[in-house]
Amino acid sequence: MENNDCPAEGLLKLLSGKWKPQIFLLACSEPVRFNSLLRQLKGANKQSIATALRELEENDLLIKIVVKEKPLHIEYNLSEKGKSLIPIFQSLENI
Amino acid sequence: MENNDCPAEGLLKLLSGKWKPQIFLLACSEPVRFNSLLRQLKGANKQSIATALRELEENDLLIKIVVKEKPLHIEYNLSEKGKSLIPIFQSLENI
DNA sequence: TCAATTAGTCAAAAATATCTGACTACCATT
DNA sequence: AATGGTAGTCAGATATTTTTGACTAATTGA
Repeated sequence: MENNDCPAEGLLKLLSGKWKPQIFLLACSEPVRFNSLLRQLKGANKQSIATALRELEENDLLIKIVVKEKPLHIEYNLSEKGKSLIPIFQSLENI
Repeated sequence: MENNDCPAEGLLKLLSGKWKPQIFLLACSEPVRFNSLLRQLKGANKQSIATALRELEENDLLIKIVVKEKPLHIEYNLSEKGKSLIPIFQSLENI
C-alpha cells in the first residue's frame, strides 16, 4: 500500500491531521504539554491530542522529555528535523 | 469551524487527500487529464479523482482548460500559484 | 487524607473520506 | 446503429479519522 512516488507525500501526510498543524505551530515557539494543549486547542479531545503527539514524536518532529522538576511533567520539544521545517512553513504562508 | 491560527494549514489541508499529492506531482511535469489519471493512479476511482481535481481547481492550484482539438478533451494545467509551490515541495523532499 | 493536576488508555459512537457500480452525455470510428 | 473514448455525476457502501465518556495511575497541595 506504500506509495513513494511523491517524495513530499510522507511529510504532507504527517502534518495533515486535524490538530497536528496547530500543535506543530505552537511547538515552534515553546515546548508544548499535553494538558496545556487540551486547554488551548478549543474543541480538541484527549485522544486526538495524544495520537497527534505520539505520531509527531514517532516521526521525529517532536522529542518527548520527562521534566523532573517541581510538578513532574512531560514536555514535547521541536527536534532539529522539526526546526528545519519552519522556513518551509513560512514560505507556505505567503502563497 | 474555521481556524486561521495556522497560516500554512489551508495549503496543508488542500494537499492532504489520498490522491492530491500524486496528481499535483504529475501536473508539475505536464497537463493532466481525467481518464489518464484514472489509468496512471493504480487503485484510484473516478469519484476520488473528480473530487481531487475539482478541489485543486477551486483552490487555484490547477486551471481547467477545454482543448478544442482532435479528440475534444479537458486539460488541467498547473497555475502560477501551483508553480510557486514546486520549490517548496522540493525542499520538503530533502528532510 | 482528600481533591486536583499531571498524562494518558480504552471501547464505542459519530463524523469524514474514499470506493463501488450504475448511469449520463458528447464525439468519433466501424 | 453499435462500440469505445472523452469526462464526468449520483447514491449507497465501506473505510478511516475523530470524538466521547469512562477509566487508570502517579504526584502535589491543603
